[in-house]
Amino acid sequence: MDPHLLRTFLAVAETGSFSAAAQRLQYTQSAVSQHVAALEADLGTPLFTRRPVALTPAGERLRRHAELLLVRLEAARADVTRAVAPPGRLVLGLTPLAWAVPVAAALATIRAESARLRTRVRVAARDRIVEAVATGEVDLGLVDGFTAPSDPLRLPEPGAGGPRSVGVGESPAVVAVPSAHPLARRRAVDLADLADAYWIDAPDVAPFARLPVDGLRAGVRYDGTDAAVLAGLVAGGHGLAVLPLPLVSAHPGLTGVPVGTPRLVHRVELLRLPAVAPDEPAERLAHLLTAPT
Amino acid sequence: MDPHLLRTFLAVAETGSFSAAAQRLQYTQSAVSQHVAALEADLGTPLFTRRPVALTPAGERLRRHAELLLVRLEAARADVTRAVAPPGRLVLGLTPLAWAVPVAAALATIRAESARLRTRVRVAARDRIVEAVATGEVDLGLVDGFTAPSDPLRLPEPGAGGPRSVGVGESPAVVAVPSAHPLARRRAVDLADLADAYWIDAPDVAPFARLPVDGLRAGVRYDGTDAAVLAGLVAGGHGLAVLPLPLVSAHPGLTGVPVGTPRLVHRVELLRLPAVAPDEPAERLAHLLTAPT
DNA sequence: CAATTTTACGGGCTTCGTAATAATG
DNA sequence: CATTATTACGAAGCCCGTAAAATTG
Repeated sequence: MDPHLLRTFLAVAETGSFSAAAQRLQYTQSAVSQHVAALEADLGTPLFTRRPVALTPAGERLRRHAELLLVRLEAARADVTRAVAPPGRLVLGLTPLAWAVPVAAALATIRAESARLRTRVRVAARDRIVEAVATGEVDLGLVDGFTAPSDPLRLPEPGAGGPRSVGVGESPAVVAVPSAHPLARRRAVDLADLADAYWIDAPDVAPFARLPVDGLRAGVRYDGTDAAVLAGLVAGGHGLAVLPLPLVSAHPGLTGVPVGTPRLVHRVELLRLPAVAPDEPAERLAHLLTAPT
Repeated sequence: MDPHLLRTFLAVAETGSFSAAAQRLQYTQSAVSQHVAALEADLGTPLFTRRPVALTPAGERLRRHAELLLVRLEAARADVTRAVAPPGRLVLGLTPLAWAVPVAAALATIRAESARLRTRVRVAARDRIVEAVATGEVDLGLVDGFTAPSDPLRLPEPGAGGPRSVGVGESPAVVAVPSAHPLARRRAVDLADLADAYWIDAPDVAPFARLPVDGLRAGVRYDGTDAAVLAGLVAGGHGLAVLPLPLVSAHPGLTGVPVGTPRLVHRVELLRLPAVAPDEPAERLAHLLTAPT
C-alpha cells in the first residue's frame, strides 16, 4: 500500500492499460506490471482483469479509497509546509458561476491585492476546486451550487484538518428561458412541471444532475466552463437551465423565471484551509469576502 | 511521506523520545533518527525540538494528519480484503452505554448468532469504535451519545467509503441523582441550573465535556468503561451524571430527573461499512437491529 | 502475428543495523 | 558523565530498466 503503488494503480485504472499508464508516469511497462503485482500480492486478490484491462470489484473498491488517500496525503503535505512558509502568492479557485455572479463586489479588492501579490485565478468544476483547496494548490476557493435556502452546500469530505467553508452569498435560483419563450411571462414555475422541456446539461457549470428533481432530460450538453456561453445557448433556444438570477438578468435576451418548488437558491461558499497567520494574503481577502457589506 | 515514516513519526510524537519509539517499533534509535530526518528533509522543516523532544508547530500539524492518514490506509485495506472474503466471524463494537441500555432486545439475536459464528464483543470509547469499524477490526458498531431529539450523532469522519450510521434507538436523557437527593422529587431540571452541583466525568462512558452546556465542573473522574460502576458512583453520592433513563431506572437507589433544557435525548446509532454480501453475518444482524420492533 | 503483459535478471539506490561521535542537562 | 540524538559506513534488500518469454485477441 505504498503511495507510489497506489499512484500507478490509479493510472492503470484510468487509462485501462499498463503501457499507457507507464507512459503517463514515465515508467516502463515492466515497472507498472511489478507495481500492480505487488499490490495484488499484498492484498491477496486480483485488482484487474487482463485483456481487456478492467477493474475487478475489489479493484473498484481500492480505486475509490486510493483517490481519496492520495489527495489527503498531498493535503497533509500542503498543510504542513504552509504552516512553515505561508505562500507569498494568492491563488484563487472559482467555479464558473461563483465567478460570474456574486463576487463582483470583491473584484476590486482582488485587483488591489493583485497589485501587491502574485495573484492567479483558476476556474474549474466544484469537486476539483475542493480538492485543490485541500492540497494547497489553491489558497481560496469560491464554489457555488443550488440548495435549499440557507442550507449549506454538501461538499465532499469536510474531514478534520481539511478545508472549512462559509457561505458568502445567496441569490434566487431561476429557470433561464429566452425572453420570447411562453414561460417568460410566468411568475414562477415548478421544476417538476418542466420535465417535458429540454434542458442543457453543463456538468462543469451548473450540473443539473445535482438538482433535487429527477427525470429532467438534457437535449444539449455543454462541456466548457464559460457561463456566458451557457447563457448564450439558453438565449439561442437550445434548452433551459437553472441559473442564479443576477447572471440571467445581465444577459440580454434572457428572462429568469423564479423556481417555485422545490425551494431553491443559488449559494456561494468560501472554502479555505485554517488560517496559519493573521497577515496572510488569503486571510485578509477571506475577511473582506465574508464581512457583511 | 512514506507510511512507514509517518508511523515512526507518530511513535516519536507519542512517546516523546526517539529511543522509546525505536523500542516500540522494534527499530534501532538510528533508524528512527533517520526516519525523522527523512521526513524533515522532505517537508523542509523541523518536526521536533530535541532535548526535550517535542513537536514543533509544523510537527503538530503533521501529527493530526498522520493519525488520520494511517487509519484510512488501514481502512482501505480492510474494505478491499473484506470485499474479497467477507469475514466468517462477527465482531461487535459497543460503547458502554450502547451496551447497557438499548440493545437488550437484540441480545437474544446476538446470542443466537453466536451459536453459529465466532462472535466477539468489544467495549470501547466512541472514537475508538468508529475507528475500529472503519478499519474492519469491528464488523458492527453501536455507539451512543446525547443529542437533540432526532438529530444524528456527530461522529468523526463520515468520509466517502467510510462507515455509514443509522439511528437504532433513542431514550430520554435524565440527570441521575441518588433517590434520597432533594432533586429527586423535581419533575424536570435544566442543566444550566446545575452548574453548582458536582458532576462525575466519565470520558469513556458519558463524556460530559460533550454535553451542550458549559461550565459544569467535575468532582470525580471515572476512567473505566463500566456503566454499572458509574451508576454506583452516582448512587453513592459522589456526583451527578447525565444518563439514559432505562439505565437509571434499572439501578436501585437511583432516580432520573428529566432534562428540561436543552432538549436532550440519549441516542444509539448502528455503524458499519457498506455491505458486501447480503448473506453476510453483519448484514443479517444489522437488519434485525434496524428493523422496527 | 501483433500487441501487450509477465518474468528473469542485474545494476544502482535505499534502508536499516552496528558502531563511533556529538550534544546536553 | 550518563543519557540520548546524530553521523559514518557497510551489508542486505528493494526497485526499476533491459530484454526475453508468454499470452491472447
